[in-house]
Amino acid sequence: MTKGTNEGFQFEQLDEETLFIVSQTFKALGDPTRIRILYLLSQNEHSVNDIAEKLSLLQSTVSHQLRFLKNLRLVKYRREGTTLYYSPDDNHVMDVLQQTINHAQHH
Amino acid sequence: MTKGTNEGFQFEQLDEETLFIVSQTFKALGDPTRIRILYLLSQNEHSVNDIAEKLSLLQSTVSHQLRFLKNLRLVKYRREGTTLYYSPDDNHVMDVLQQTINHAQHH
DNA sequence: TGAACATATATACATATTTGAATATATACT
DNA sequence: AGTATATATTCAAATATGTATATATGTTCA
Repeated sequence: MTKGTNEGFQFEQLDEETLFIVSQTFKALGDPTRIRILYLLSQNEHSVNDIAEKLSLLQSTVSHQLRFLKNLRLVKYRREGTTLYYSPDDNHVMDVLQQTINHAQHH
Repeated sequence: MTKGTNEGFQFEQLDEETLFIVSQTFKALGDPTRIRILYLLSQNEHSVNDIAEKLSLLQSTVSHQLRFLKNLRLVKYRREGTTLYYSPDDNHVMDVLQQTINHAQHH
């Protein structure tokens, strides 16, 4: 609560940190390229080049977006030689994505 | 399917329309101002001026964002004289928002 | 060590988004 | 009609975002 005195019912306000996390999370899901990447990863782990090939994107673009997703801990990777295999790292967000895809598809 | 011949397992691709709807939906939730508005509306219907006051926003800003949300059918309104009372109009999206807020708050 | 490969980063640029100020529209009331 | 109130719209400015090109970093293996 930011105000010292309240009269009657007081609406709950979202604190700054929650607001930031939530908006960042949705921002991550608010771009078609990142959705395609996450959706692909939801089916199987993929290397950066694999993603670029399958989705017809530049390697640079994929790497860029993966960094974005990695910063939010939405994806993780394991290394095998020079290759990085990316996979989802946040079940809740993947659930939300899948739910919303289903919702959109069933009109 | 973009390629003519496939070997082995084929990943499902998201069709353009689904991709558009899903990304638009998340884009709507990807802005702190719109989250605050939706969160306020989730607790009770509010007029434009009420929203502006409670969230310390300009009337113009609120109206802009409400139009955005209205276009996506995330909010609706009822009129009472010259006053428009806005409220949520998409249970699924409100669920997703609430879920993600909870998730963010519980660390 | 150096070549080959996979990934990451930097820069630049175009586009999209958000906000704010001013103005317009709509409704109610006298 | 005119006035007051609530909301919407228009337009400009600042900011954020996404992508392409080029370059750099890092890893493996001969």
